[in-house]
Amino acid sequence: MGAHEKNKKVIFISATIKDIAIRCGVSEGTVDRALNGRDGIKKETKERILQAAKEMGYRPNHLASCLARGSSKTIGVVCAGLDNPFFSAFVESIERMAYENGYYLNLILTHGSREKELEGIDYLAGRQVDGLIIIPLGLGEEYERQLLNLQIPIVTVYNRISDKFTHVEVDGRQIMKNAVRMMVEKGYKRIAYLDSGYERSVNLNNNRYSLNQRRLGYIDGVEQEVLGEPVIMTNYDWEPLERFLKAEDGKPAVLCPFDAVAIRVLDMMKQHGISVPEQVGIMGFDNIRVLNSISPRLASVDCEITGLGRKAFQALLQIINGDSEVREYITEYTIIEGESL
Amino acid sequence: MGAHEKNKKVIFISATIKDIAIRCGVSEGTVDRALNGRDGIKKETKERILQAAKEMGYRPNHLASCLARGSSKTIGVVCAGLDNPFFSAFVESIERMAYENGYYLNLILTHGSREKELEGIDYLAGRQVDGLIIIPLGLGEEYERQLLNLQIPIVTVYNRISDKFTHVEVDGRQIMKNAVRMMVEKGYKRIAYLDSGYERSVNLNNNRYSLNQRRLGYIDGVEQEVLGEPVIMTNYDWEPLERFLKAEDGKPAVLCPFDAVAIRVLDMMKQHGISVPEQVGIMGFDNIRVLNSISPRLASVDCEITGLGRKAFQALLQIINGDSEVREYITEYTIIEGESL
DNA sequence: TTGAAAGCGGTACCAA
DNA sequence: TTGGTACCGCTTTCAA
Repeated sequence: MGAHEKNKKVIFISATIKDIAIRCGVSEGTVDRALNGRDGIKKETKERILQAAKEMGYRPNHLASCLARGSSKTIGVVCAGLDNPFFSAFVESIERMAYENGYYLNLILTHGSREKELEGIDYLAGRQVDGLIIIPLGLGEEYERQLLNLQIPIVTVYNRISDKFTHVEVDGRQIMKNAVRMMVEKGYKRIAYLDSGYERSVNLNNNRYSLNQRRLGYIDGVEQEVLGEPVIMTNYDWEPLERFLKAEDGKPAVLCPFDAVAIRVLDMMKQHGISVPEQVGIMGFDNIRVLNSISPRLASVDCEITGLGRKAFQALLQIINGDSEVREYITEYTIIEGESL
Repeated sequence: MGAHEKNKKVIFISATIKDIAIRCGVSEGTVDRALNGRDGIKKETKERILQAAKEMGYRPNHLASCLARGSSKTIGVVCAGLDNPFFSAFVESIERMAYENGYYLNLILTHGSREKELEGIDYLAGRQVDGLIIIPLGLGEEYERQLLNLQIPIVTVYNRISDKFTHVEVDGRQIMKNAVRMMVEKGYKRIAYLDSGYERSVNLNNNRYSLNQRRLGYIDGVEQEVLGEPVIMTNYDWEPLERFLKAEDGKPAVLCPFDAVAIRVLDMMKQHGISVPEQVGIMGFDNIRVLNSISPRLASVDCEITGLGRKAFQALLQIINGDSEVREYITEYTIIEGESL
């Protein structure tokens, strides 16, 4: 223990196992046995060492122990950002699971950039994380190969890459189809879909499996309910939306791939003096918490993000513990009818 | 490179510097020079090594390099949770700064538990993080000593611990005082303060420096504007709130220590058919993004969370780079008048 | 320009 | 029950 000279700056370093060993007149191995509760050590020796460790303010160096053991008890989480409450709830639930299981989190935010995603993943692999939970932006064979090369347990969430990776999602396609049916049952005759974010995703050539599934579900629903041609908008322009509303051939509604879009649509309606749900129905997806504070209460789909995060972590843990089977999990959901339909 | 036997499980391990050295018939030191752009190496040798590294799929082991260098290029971030959009925006801005400066993030969520906070900090110290950014729950001499013992650069945010730590905050006291003045100028005669979360914080004996400052600012303001006794409520009971509203001796308003409270109050008003701002004014704090989607647009205080995160990171970097001066930073803010006053 | 070797702090195995 | 020691993969210094 003590002050080491380094670059002319004095840096204090915590006591090491060797320091303790010297002070107690035992070997490093013995100190290790005491500190880490391994057996084959006399009670008194152990107590003496523990006491010394405490006095010297010993703090284990995880880097060193990880290096020696080849496992870091850390998992890497990669997602786009935390601004979307869905992501933050997701990360939070994983953090909680990890903590409960003695793991820690290394978080990488990609801000929608595939390049940063790969860099981040590479970095995490280099940090010897025991596993990776990714909401992937990337896709394609090259990307798949890169991930596979890592030789690290990986669980993908939401955006599926291929059947080579254990995957967790909600069945967006089925859900959207059901949503359309429900809306029709509630009397809506025309349903538009506002697929905001889709174009950007296409431009960046990002993985949009999940977006696609939801969109396909909408199309499935429209077909099944014989509503005519799907009406898909991709931005917040008021004109086309207004045209759609004014068409006067049956009660209209707008279905959205996630809540942020629905909130924005609701706001547009308010600004143009269109009342919800009297003049138009709106439905979102994810049931983010803030919906509880907005009137009218938006219809949405509760995917139990916490459960989804838990599932993802459990699946990862299973792989880490040696299960080499690739599995796909579909998590539960509940449709929230709210007051906007 | 290759497969090592370990616990009867075959684990593939990426090529190491030694593997490359052997394959190229050079020493490990030379490989290091090539890989890390150090000088004193012939161009051809370098190219040959780089080529081999690529072919062998070399991926540096950060743990090992951190251990050897004694620095991890990682900073630890400790905060309560991500459910509050304020926190998630804060973490996100730090992540961004970190990334731009070649650092990575180790995130610990405390979920309001002081115990978990200490555990987390200890863990991060053990991971040899280069520095810590904390929104502390802890307080007191014992806690201060524990942090100091870490001998790690630390920046506290929002909740101040003592003058021993570099600290970043917005001046909640001054801001709240100004807010009260502004409200009075807008014609409000009676202003209540809904200090939700305060009692819980007292019970857990958590650091509530920031909450206190805001509350004190409110009291300062009430005194300065001669509004009589401060009216402080600590939960969402409707009765006392209703009594306050009905007192009929001047236009009432409710000031809240953060937006989540203001949103909730707005919702209560809506449910009881009280119109905002006609019958009561409401003001929050933090200007979280979702306010843009809620009507009426709540008055709030924009603390530029991003700037706050940036400042915190810069301050930390300065300490990491050897500045031993303790500094305190007050960041900018803007009062958003919104439509709720 | 390169090689050799001694660390970094812990872990794990074998011998005593 | 203990000690001794060879790693883990990378960095750094000193010599050649």
